[in-house]
Amino acid sequence: AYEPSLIEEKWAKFWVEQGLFHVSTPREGESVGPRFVQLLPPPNVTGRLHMGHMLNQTEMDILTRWHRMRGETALWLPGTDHAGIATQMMVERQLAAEGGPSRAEMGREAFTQRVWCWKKQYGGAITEQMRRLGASVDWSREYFTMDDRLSKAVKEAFVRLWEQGLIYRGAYIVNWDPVLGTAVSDLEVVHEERAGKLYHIRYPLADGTGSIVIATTRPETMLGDVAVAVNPEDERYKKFIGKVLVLPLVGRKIPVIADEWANPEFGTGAVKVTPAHDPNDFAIGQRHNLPQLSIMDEHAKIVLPGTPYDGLDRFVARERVVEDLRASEALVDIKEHQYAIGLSQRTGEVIEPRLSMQWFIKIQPLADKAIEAVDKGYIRFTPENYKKTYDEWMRNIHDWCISRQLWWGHRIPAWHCANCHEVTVAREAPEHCEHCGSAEITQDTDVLDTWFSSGLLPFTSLGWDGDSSKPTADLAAFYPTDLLVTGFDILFFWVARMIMLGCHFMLDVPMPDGSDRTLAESVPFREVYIHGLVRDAERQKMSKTKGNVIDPIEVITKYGTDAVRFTLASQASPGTDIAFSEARTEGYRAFANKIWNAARFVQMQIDRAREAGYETAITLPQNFSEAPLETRWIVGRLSTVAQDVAVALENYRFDEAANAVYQFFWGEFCDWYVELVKLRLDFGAPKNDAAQLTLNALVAVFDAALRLLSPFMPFLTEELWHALYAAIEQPVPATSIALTRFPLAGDFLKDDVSIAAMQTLQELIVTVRALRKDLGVPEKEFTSIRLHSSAGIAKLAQENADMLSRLARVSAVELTPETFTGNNARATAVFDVAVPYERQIDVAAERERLIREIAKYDKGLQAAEKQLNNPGFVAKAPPHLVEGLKRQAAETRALKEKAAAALTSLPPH
RNA sequence: GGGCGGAUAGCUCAGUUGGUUAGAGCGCCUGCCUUACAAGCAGGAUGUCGGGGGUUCGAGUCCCUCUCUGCCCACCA
Repeated sequence: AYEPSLIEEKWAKFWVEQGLFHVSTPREGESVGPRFVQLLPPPNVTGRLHMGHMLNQTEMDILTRWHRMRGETALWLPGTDHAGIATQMMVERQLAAEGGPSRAEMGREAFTQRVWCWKKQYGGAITEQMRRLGASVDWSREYFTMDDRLSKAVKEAFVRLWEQGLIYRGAYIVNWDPVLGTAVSDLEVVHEERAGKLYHIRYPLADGTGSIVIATTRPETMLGDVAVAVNPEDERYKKFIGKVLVLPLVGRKIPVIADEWANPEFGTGAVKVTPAHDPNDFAIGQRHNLPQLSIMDEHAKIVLPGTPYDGLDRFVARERVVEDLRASEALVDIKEHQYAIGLSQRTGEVIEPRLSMQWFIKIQPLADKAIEAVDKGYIRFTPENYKKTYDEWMRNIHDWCISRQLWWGHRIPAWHCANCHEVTVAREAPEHCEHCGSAEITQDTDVLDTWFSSGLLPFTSLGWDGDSSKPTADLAAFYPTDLLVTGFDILFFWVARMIMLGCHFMLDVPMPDGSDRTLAESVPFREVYIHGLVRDAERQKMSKTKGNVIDPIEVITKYGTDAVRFTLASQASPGTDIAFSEARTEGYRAFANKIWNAARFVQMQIDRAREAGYETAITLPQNFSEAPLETRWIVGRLSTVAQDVAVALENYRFDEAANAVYQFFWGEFCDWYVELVKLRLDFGAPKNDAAQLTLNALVAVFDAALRLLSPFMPFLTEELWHALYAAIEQPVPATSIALTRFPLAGDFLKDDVSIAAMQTLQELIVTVRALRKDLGVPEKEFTSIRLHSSAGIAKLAQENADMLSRLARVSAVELTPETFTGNNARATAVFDVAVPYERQIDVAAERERLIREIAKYDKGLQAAEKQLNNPGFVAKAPPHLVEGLKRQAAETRALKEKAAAALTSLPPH
């Protein structure tokens, strides 16, 4: 049996060592011709390969190999992402596990050194895993997002945006992760429905004439309240506007203000205003010029020296505040309240809206172009509905907070002046403040959001250097890339950002001929294919907590890469998730085994031929016009399948493509062609021309089949292809099957007459087999058949008696002019076939079978007649349909009558 | 609160712009070691296409509605 582990490693290594998938940079003026360029969604350098990667890379690889085999310049750019937060967390955990110094104790310099060490030592793990998948990427172009070259490009991009006024720095409310101690973007916050409480708290008027009750979900933030807002239209509160309240527990005097934001329907209609701890309150504060009072530090501990709350964690403080409010009778009520809470995607910690100094990208100008690019069809989404999702998001976009209070990442190229407190943004570390000339400047300590650098990849990976006078050679040749294949989970994180940044930066880079670049030519990719999620066999999302995660490397080890790739491909169609079950993979391992054994069969025939003195130095391609029927048939099928696969792949129907080659190879090549070929391969003396011709054809068809399969199963086909050429003692036409031509429909003779003839023979054979099975006749007692049919079919059957003999196991065909029925006969639309056989059969079973058959015909007949009796159908339906239905109804009627006759001829039970 | 998707055989899924009697793989049943392959060969069974209504000569496919079920987005205290 086939043992994938024995060959896969060998070829994976071979492909990399030979640099087989390397695409060189064209010289100036040199055309690359048709090209297919893809950027690999870079896995995190800390990552381990998961099923999502494998699906993504399998799809990309199938397409890349296919395009390459069509003679296109197929460039697939690999790389890894430095993944700021994830990597920093991982190394911190490692330090903790070792009992070493903490990050803070080490200091920035030593810590980042440590991360680099980690990266050098382990960072290649995921790309090593990729090699096992057979991903035909250009390894010579592998990048890491913190490489010097890319870091320089990131800096360049930042400085430009700054110069263009598209980056600003300011104190705003951001999503703060108190565990990591950094800001995160809106996208990095996940919302979760929680059962919480709505606290009603009474704030008395300073003049003692009354009070207002406010409602809040976060009572601890009252410590930072600076006002209470009511809706100006709210009759209940009109009289309070402008008055002063005394903040309970704190005693601070705060005004009652009127603001539209206060919703009379919600809570009590009065809302406390805490500008430093809530985005809405922040906005209110801006409108009313209120002070911003921060009451928490970067770990969400209360900072209010001299109060009992100082130093308390926010949740502890909440309880304490509620307790104290209750004691002072300010607490009016606590209501159950369902609300959505923001959690940090990374740590799961409750996000604290926090006022802090951050860097932002003014996103609207970028979004406008990104919207236009998709609107005008410069970028197309598959499935199409993602266009709408994209559009919705893009049209409701907020400025992007790009600064992170981390150490691992691209440090922001900005320097702060201790003297004038102005900022100097520069490509190279400046000596002096550009505003006051002071030398007392220090670099900003923040790093950039990881997605900022990955958003630049479509052009930075191709060597973009910010030069606005001409593109680099790679950019000129390979930008825009053709396709991006990715999961929907990073549609906004990554895809949308690439579109915005690509359209923005590349618009400034002229075309290779010096002309201005249009928006259509600035897009980072022309198409986006978004695939589904790989789920477990029960359709559950894979997750560590559920413990249902399938490790691709494990299943690869068990079943072989080709089988796993095929499993994924066979289920991959736009808009559908994949339920990954090992049972299915077992099936495709069997398929690989089938291919392996078919190759053994071919090999054996070549060996036999050689021993018998036949020609085995077979040259390819072969001409099939003189070949026997079955060869002309299989070659015609090859043509059709080649076409079907091409159409399927054009439309990202990996499932259809995979199923087409599977069905062809197993259901037609193995089940029929190989069996029929056995009839011809008689290498006796004197020399048998048919045998020679068939051997040549067998080799040629098998060669084509391997090429057809190779994008899906690169390892196995590579092995067998080399072995095939060795067997026929021919030099391989290329270093690898991956560099040969993919079969095209036009490569093969498509002889419709032979195809139809084969179909009839197949039908006859299947009918005879079923008849024998139904009758329960042992093979040796069933050696001849009677056939009633048209002269053409009769002739076909006689001419191909050897096929019938071999595949239907009957040696004699007796032709009869009469139609017949009976329990030893079967009827199809074009022939009746019977076996002269008198032994007692299972009458009851036969009766049941006939009744079922008649019922089936009846159902069909009724449906057909209903339509034919409908004047509307006859009048309005296309004539060919009406004719077809009439013909079919007649056939069905005839078949039904025969079955009915057979039923009455059954002996009574 | 907004938006998107799914419901077809026991399971996982296909089913083009509506068009003849709805398919595949796995599983299931039966018989076979037929010298490439038992990870195999041959044969077989299996569906009120989620419910209801509508458009049409014709609906799994288009429209409405209901039920169930995923997912994404969201600054209402």
